[in-house]
Amino acid sequence: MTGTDERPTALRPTRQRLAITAALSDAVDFQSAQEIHDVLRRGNDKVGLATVYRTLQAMAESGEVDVRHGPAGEASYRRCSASHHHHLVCRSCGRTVEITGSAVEKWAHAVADEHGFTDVAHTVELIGLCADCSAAARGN
Amino acid sequence: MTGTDERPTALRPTRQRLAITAALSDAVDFQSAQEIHDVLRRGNDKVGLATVYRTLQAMAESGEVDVRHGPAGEASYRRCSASHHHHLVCRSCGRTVEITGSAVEKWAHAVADEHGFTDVAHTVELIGLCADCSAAARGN
DNA sequence: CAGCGGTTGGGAATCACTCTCAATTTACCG
DNA sequence: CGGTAAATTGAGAGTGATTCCCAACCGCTG
Repeated sequence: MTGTDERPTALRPTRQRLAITAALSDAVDFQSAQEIHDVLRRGNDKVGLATVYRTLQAMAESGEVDVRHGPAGEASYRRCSASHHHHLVCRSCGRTVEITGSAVEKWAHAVADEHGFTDVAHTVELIGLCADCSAAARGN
Repeated sequence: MTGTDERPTALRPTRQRLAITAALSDAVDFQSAQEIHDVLRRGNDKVGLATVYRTLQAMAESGEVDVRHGPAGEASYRRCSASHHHHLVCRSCGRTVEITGSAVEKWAHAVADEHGFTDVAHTVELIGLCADCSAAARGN
């Protein structure tokens, strides 16, 4: 209790932590925590499942990764720019496009303001059929 | 296979089904499947948990109810107007406001179009602190 | 009324995730 | 450079939600 340091965020760059970050950088698509754990297991770095979850959660909170919740309740993570953005996902092939839209941001703020809400965050997800899949579906 | 009726939706209005609908109509807020099951149990209608899940899922697909996924992966259901809309939720007290915004709808369509996507649906959720909770938090 | 099929329900099974706690690792001090 | 305290790890049990299985059931139709 010497009070030399009272920083609440004391995350250490351990080997496990780095391995998870690497695994995330490797993949382009969303991966579930379990998948990441699996990949890590196959590699040289043995990381506990609990650690994967912990790390992923921390990264999600600090905005380093995106989180998406599937219908079954399983969370998928994906490394992305720290800047705020949304996704356009193809419901057939899973292709994902990162999009930004200041229009929505403004709208969200306006609506929140109108109802007296403060400190508002928002989630937007667009789901449809990409050009290729649309064509395939039509031909079918 | 007499071809007298080929409607794919052959849902029978059974007592269980009606009970679930009633329970949904009763509540104003989101309820988890388990909560609904619990309420039904307390009442006169004994309904199996599996049935509740099945029915809720069917209703969600037909758009009769809204589904929301909590961080723990538990789905919450709420009866709502069939018309498309979104929610503004207080992260502290859970208060929910139903909102509509043609601005977002247009934006979503524009963005989807721009990327060649078709048949696009979208999900928008605003999470913040309602007026009351904001005040409380400030005073704290 | 009889028969057919959609429907039900209890409980086991599955799945994703969290918790606990001792052992290990890391950062930092002298 | 070695020591110490605190952060971190990991294995497995525990939790909670949801699905599966399958035989009994019930509403609808003839």
